[in-house]
Amino acid sequence: MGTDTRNRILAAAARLFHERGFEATGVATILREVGVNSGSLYHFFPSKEALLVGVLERHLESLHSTILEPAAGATDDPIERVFALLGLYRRGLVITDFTRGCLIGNLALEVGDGRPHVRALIEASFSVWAEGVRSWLDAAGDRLPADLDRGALSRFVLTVMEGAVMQARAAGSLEPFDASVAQLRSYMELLAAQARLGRGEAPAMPAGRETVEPSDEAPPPGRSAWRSW
Amino acid sequence: MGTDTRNRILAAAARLFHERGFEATGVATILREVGVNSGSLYHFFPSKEALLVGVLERHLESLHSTILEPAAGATDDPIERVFALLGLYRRGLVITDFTRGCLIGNLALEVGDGRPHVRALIEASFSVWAEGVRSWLDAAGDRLPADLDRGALSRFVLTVMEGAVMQARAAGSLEPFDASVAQLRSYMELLAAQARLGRGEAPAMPAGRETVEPSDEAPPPGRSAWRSW
DNA sequence: TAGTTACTAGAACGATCAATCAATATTTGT
DNA sequence: ACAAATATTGATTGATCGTTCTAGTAACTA
Repeated sequence: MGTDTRNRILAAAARLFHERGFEATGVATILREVGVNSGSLYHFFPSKEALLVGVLERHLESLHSTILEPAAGATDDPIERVFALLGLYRRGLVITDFTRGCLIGNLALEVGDGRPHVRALIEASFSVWAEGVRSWLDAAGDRLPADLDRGALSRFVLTVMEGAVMQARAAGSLEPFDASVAQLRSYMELLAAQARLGRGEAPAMPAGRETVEPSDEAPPPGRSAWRSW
Repeated sequence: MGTDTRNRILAAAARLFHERGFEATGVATILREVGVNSGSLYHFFPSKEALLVGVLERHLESLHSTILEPAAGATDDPIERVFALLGLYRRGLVITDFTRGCLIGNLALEVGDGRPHVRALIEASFSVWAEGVRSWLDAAGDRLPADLDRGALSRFVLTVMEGAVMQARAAGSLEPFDASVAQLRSYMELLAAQARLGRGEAPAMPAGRETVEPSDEAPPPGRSAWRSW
């Protein structure tokens, strides 16, 4: 069935683009991986760039089901969902031995200007991702300061994730990732303390940053295979 | 003189790798740009990858003089030096019309495993960069909490810079960059407030995050041309 | 001045690149 | 069962890839 071939091409292309990058992945490699000939690929996609667009559209469509919903399913606490989301990327780094990171982040830095259609899809993925985080921040209600710009903070979470993944890959270690996430947690705890102060509650600041080490290995439930983000 | 040719090759390669990426830059393009033949290039560099190593070594050597010292020269306030540093990258985004971002960040995501020599140089650049920030944080003395992990915070500043540059490039806009930097400023102000509290001073929390807009255009002095970071 | 080294010119190499196309097979609709 | 649409094959295209090689020039050493 044609649709099946198309999907297999998209899946292989997504994995290879993720792992090696767009330029470094040859069409021949994709064809070999899928076990199909060039005519088939060019029947569905008029060019390699169109294939990239297909990969990004597919990623955008599945962002909720493969990333945001799993993170939301990990806990009911809206703020902890943010860190569950970061935990997904952390696990991805471990499972892939730091070879992939974030597909969208990789492509964002690889495809510069030119290819405006591609860049628009990358930005769209970023927006959907951040909007998901924003919905959790909104759900946190008065646990965060009333005057906090929740949109900006959700974008900041994305900023931290991408920067942390980048450093972890460069170092081949979780240490920079965990350190960055710990800083983000510290920030959000300070915001929560500020919110309590604003509500006239106990003025206690959170205790010192005791660097909560994430439970290494044996990640929570849902040990699903590493997917495409 | 041979050294001059070598330098011109390195300069052109650095700019092209920065702008288009390593894989997307052909050796022929570099040769055309420098106005030299392949024999010259391969006289100095045994391979394209060795040329990349040369670019990274050169970048690492000049990190202090081209980035850290200019940021330190912008202000005497150690904490403001952090934001002056971020301002340099902000200006770079504008000057290059979002076509480059951070060379090291770009390469960090492009060259995965394999090429361990390259990855080590990337990590070295990250370390030097963060160490520079850490020296400023140390100089801030008791304006930051005594128990703060200044090494982790300096890494966090790098995390925020890289993530913010990535989003700005994807969006083709300074907005995500400015928003992320504003969040970082908010975090550091909360840390400063916590430090004051720890010293038994006025318990006042910083005012609401009024989103200080950075002075657009007309950047401070030293309008040096956009270099290689 | 002869010899050696450092550097550059430029053609050429095989490999791989993305992409094309006519021919063939398969599925679908009637 | 037949025709039309869809899907796939696989050889082939010209361009470009990184790299090699020989020849030759320039600069320093003895």
